[in-house]
Amino acid sequence: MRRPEQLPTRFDPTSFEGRWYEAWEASGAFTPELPSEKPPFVILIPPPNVTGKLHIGHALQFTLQDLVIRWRRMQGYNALWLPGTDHAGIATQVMVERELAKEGTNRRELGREKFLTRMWEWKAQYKDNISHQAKALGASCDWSRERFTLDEMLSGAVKHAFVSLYREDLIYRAHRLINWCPRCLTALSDLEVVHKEIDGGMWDFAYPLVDGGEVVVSTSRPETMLGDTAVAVHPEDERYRGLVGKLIRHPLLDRTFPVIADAILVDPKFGTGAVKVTPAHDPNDFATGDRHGLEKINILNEDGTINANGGPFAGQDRSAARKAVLAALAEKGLRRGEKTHRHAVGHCQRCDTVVEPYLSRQWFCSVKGMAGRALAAVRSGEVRLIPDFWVATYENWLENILDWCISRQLWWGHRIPAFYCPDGHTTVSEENVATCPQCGKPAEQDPDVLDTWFSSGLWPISTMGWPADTADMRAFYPTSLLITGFDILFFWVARMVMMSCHFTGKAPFAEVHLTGLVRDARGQKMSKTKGNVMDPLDLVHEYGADAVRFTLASLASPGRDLPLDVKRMEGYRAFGTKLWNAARFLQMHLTGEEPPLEKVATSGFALPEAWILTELERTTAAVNRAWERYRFDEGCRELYQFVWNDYCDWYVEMAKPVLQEGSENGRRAEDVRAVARGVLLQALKLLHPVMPFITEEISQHLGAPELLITAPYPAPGRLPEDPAVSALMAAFQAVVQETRSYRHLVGLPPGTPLQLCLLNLQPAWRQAFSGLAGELRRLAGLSALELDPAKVPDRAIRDLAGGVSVAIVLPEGAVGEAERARLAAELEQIRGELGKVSARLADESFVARAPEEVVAGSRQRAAELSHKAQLLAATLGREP
RNA sequence: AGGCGCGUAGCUCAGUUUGGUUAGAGCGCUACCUUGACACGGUAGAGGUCAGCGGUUCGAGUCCGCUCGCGCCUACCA
Repeated sequence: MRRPEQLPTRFDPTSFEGRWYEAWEASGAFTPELPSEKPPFVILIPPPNVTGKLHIGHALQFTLQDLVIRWRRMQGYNALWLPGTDHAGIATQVMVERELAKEGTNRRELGREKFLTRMWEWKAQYKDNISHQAKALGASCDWSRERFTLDEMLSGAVKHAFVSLYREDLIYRAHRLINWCPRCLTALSDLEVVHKEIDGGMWDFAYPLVDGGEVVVSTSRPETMLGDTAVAVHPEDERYRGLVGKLIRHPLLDRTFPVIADAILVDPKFGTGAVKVTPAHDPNDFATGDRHGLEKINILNEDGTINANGGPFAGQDRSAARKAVLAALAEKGLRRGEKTHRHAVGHCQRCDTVVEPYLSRQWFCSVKGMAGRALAAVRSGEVRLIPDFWVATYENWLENILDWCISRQLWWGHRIPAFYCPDGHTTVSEENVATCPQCGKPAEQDPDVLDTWFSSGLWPISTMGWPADTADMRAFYPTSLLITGFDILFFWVARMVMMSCHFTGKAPFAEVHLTGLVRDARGQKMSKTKGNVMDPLDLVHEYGADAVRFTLASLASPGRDLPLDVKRMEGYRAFGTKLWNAARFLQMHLTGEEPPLEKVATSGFALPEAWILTELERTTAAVNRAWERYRFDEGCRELYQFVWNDYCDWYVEMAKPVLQEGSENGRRAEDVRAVARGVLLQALKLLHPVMPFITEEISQHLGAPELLITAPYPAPGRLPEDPAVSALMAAFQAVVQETRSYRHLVGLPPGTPLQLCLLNLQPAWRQAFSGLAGELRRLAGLSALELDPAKVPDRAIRDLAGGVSVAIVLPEGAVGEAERARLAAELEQIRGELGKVSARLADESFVARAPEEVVAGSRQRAAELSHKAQLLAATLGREP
């Protein structure tokens, strides 16, 4: 074996991260075999939008996906993590439009073609940013399969899906009330409207009847009265019985409209019991209009200004028109009151403009049937949501789903494959249509594009080459796991299930892990305006990718948001340093001839070796279990504790007498070296999915025979695990800690040698402890270890540590009043506890009903407490 | 208006599914220590009526009911 190079004294992640990423990529480990005998494990990336840089939420998702894919790859799965990006229609278009606005121009001035050129330039820049950031985090994606939603292959899938759904009558075109953004000048789906609670107004005004008299209505949107075509009352409302059928004269416009009776729209107990009806600008009123054959008068232009139907108000912006209408009503003496009213107002998700219900001709997708299949997929367990409390939310949304408006009046996206001729024929086709097949006249393609989520919904299949029967589709579909944010459960996850099931009959993934939101240290949402955003790349530069990853994985408790505190990241960087230094220490003492762990004898070890192997076995099992349950926090905690508390604090300290001083004392130096190295190497393997860079670096420096990225992941059941060893070591640790504790409590200078006596040891332990005398001396700082009870001086402090009776001989006069008081307090506490335990044991129903082992445990506890009380009492010179 | 989640040490969180007697971690805090892996370190320590009330049980942080706070999602109440 070539003796590996020494690790540098200073731990500097930047010195090796880039090098290892290149090595992994060059090794081909990121690309799965095809064909392969191995079982597949596939993760599809939630494609980041090409709107900008990655944020910390992406870093979280990348970390978790990479953790799982590395773990599965090491376990021997044919692992594929398919990367890609999303064109993100409206979101990206808004970004570029902002840029154009700064240049004093806009997309209409530029024209469709030039604008799209700008869009592609933007995309190229941000796509590069995104893959660069992913690589900096260590993401082991298969870049040879990288996809973009507007790629030719994926666009083909989108066209095919659209045409198929159209032929199945699941896509249709209709003139309906949709959500309209007057800033983006496009229709939006219901999901793209963000409802915000706003303190608005509620205004009452009177409509004069043609025959005299009036009816008072309330509204939160006074300007819509310009489009009113009825006032509705409840048919059984006595107050208005005589009014039904009468005509109202519009006070600001030259037209009349009727009072109607409608039991569905009107709640007689609400407000005045009379409702103004604006069929073109309110969904309820729209339905009412249909029921009563009312005229639907659109009063808005696309940009939110009032159109010619608004008479004298035409040309005014809707907010100005609101004030003007109120003023005009006041002038005519028709205002009847005003109050503040808290209600939800819809805003455009991308530009925050108030959205209007707007009458418009759009394409819709009928999703009820697909929703039923998507519900079944989750209910049957074909798709598992993690955490499972999301199931209720998922079901609730799908059960109440309405048809989906899929056309957008944007330019950046998949153009709708529908072609129209002047005679009004519509041809829907995957191929471009130049002449109408029905009348032969020239046909033109629909200028609109599809909702970006339409293509996202196809991501699981379009990335694999569907509708073609491709090798990828056969090998990797359906996929195994999706890790994404809960905020796109409806937008994306549900739609992928619906569309993938519809087209393939199979759900697109077996499991969906929904992550929480990354927040700042105080739990605040990160936002540019608050100035508390953290750039993942900055964090990688400052703390190293491994620390960023370990922090995010540790915080990822299921279903909870992640409060990200840089203090925590500092702590995990320190963990990396600890690992680094432990490895450096080891390197100083290794010969380079150490056999691998599996070659070392597995029995006949002294306590330290037997114990650390037992702990390693326990940790190996726990970590595998944690990853299986996607308990990233638990796995990280296990690893942290094993490395720091078990390996560094205890094992390395106990190895020092052998490694540094050559005092073997029943332990063979070559065993110690092999175990110390082998255990660390296995810990590095276990840790590799979370901290790929440092583990690879150290592992290679310790002469590992292969790259960790493709090394087999340690499985439980291969190392000896001995409960007797654990118990003995626990006792050993307790004795050491008790001794140290006394020295501190009494205020002796550190390192003051003490004499320790161990009394009444069972024979096996007596032998073990005498074998460990050197380790005990060193760790507890003893001048002498005495195992003969007869030689214990009377003045020794007696106590029970981990089940072992100890007597600690402190220097003459060291035990002052303060210490006596502390011991007395402890004695009181023990007596109190003993009282409780005894009472429980005296309770017949407890003894009769509690399981045997619980009762036995209580008995043992009582015995221990009573023994401890005796020892303390003896120390204090009192009766127990 | 419905639905979901949360409330555990100064701070941020595990533990609650499957009840078991002594509730854990990290950070912060206190004291001591620059000892040949590591001060991004070591050793020892302080710190908790598990939001509140009631119930079930031999036994409740854990199960049930109610109350109070906080957060989020869905929704066409004029």
